[in-house]
Amino acid sequence: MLASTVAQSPLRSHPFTIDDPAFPSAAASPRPQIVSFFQAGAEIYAAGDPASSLYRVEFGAVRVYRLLADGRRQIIAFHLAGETFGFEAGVEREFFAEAINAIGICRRHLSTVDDVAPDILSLALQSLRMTQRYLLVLARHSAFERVASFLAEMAERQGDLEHVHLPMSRMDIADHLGLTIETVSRTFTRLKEQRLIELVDSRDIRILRRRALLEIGE
Amino acid sequence: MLASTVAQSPLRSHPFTIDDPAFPSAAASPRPQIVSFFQAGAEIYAAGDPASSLYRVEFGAVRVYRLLADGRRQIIAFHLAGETFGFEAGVEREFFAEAINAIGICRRHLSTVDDVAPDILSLALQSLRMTQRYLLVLARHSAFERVASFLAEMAERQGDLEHVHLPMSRMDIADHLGLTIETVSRTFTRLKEQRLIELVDSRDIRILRRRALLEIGE
DNA sequence: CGATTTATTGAAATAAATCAAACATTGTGG
DNA sequence: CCACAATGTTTGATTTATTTCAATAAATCG
Repeated sequence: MLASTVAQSPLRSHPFTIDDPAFPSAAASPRPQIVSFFQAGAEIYAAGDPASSLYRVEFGAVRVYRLLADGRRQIIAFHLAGETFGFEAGVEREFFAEAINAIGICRRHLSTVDDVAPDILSLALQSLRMTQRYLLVLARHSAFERVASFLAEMAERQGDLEHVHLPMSRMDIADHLGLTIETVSRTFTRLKEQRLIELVDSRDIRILRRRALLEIGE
Repeated sequence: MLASTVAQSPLRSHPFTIDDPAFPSAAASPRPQIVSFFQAGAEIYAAGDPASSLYRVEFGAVRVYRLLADGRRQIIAFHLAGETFGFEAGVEREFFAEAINAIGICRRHLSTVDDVAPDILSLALQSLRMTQRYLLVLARHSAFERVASFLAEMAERQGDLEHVHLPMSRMDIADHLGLTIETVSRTFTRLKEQRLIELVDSRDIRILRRRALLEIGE
């Protein structure tokens, strides 16, 4: 029941920002949007920070996690381009957020409660639902089922149902699914042997039988 | 990785209600409160029902669960006297709620959004936090740790740190902690052997070393 | 009281973790 | 460009925790 200890501490980097109306998301918005860039491994926020902003991923991928007393790490969620993250239950952050690869994100300050209240509620509901869905996977599924549903979901979120690129390492996946890296790796191999997927390389996966994958993951 | 199938279908009972100002919770409230009574096993709401009310438990205990495609059951939460439940992400219920024993509950209608909005948000946040806490237990804890933290939490919620009464069966506990009834039972025995708890009877537990119990449950 | 459900215990099977090593990929400095 | 470290991934052998199957014991109910 032990898991990975976190190897490298996140870099405290100084992201640079742009305010470019030609940038798609900036142009689409009524107000100008500031995009911040972070390099792989950079910390976006840490547990204990005030939870005063939300973030939208413009490109790249983010992991949100918590550290346990014994050094184990639980990755609560991965966030891909187009997704908003940073919503938390309290005024202080309980989780850490890090760039998995080079990313660009838009910050949105939660200044006035009145201004954003309906928005916040809908985000809270969305977070709740995502968490409940994730709960189901962890509570009741085998390693095989967890990995299958993870891949199916990643494909869905990336918009390409046949090919998935995994920006995160096996260790990240393991810490998300409550497994070890060895089990994750063996499960990929099993999925490959059963002709459900193909490994282009370790991070690029071709989904051969999506239907079957979905059914395995419940 | 299989679990209990649900044996008995819940009773569709016809609860009777009172509106008694002498009833503690009714007296404390500015508006008169209606208390509904349900017998053990009675269904309070079902998946698919409109999620238009919240409930406060006056006495007794409630289980909230979902059923999986293969008949497995996941109990998301138990609710004891004084606690409010019934908050859901969507307009339709995803979960079932049942009386574990004889209960009394107060329903509160979520009629006008404006009226209760700040309230709803705080409940959403509370639900989110509870779910995240529960997530941690399921994702990263052994059977021993799960049962230990479950008992410690139940004691805390009942307000008596030395003695816990468990209104729910071993199967309920198993379906909540993602274990089998046999493992739950064996874990109680192990906790007893290690002099952390004592079994007055199978549903009444004396906590001998609370501190240790909490530390095991992280 | 007998009958049925609920809880405990035991033995065997299994899934996943752990320990250990090989293999692949990437980047670095010579 | 190669040798080589460093990192990430896969595979193998063994151990361990938990489930499954099976039986007994205890509690509850009519």
